[in-house]
Amino acid sequence: MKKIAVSKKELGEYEEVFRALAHASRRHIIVCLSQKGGPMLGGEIAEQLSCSWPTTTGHLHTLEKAGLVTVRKQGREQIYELNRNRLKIVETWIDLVS
Amino acid sequence: MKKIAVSKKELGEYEEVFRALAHASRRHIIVCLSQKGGPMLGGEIAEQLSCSWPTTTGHLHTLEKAGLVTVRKQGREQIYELNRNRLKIVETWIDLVS
DNA sequence: AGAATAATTAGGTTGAAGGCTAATTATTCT
DNA sequence: AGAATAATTAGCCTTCAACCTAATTATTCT
Repeated sequence: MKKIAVSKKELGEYEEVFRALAHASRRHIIVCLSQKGGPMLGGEIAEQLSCSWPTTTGHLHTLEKAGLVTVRKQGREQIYELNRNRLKIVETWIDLVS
Repeated sequence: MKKIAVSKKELGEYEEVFRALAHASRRHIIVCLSQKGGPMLGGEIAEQLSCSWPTTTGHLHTLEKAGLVTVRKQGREQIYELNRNRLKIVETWIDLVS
């Protein structure tokens, strides 16, 4: 059988997103943002997790790099928002193999 | 804000499946099985990956534990099949946060 | 029986991910 | 200015995932 080609998309976008979603804390952040239905402050998110604030920061950073959340700074606070659109890449992949 | 509860489902099923899908080789195995549209032998799958056979075996084992593929043995060959049904758990989670 | 084939197990290495505490930065409040 | 707050950075440790080669098992073929 011929080798099945790996698309460029697979090498980049899918990788980031699926890796980001591989950790329970990061999925939980997304659940929180979703349930909240609007922006959340960093501290508000950190409260929801059972790990230290620096660890939370790390997870948020991972999610941001994957494009799953957006951040904007307001004074000394960081305002996070869920990027629901980016979650579609998961659906796209699932459709590809379903 | 009150802590958002973590469902039992999150602790178990989602974890296994999302972790399994976090690796490009494992996603590629699923893509192969999907494109093939039917069962594949272990060696046939190993051919498609750019890692050694033992490594492939490991990935297949991970996918099996996550319930994403099923295996049956026939003589000295292992026959793998995609469990499309199990992929629905991803859709379920996406729906939860969309 | 012996060779070949399909796949796993064993054993070990390496790098990255996840976690923590302590220290630091940036901003706001009094 | 000084205290308090929000969050990050720095530094370090530990665990685990991914990978390889070599050896072994199980089955089939001649």
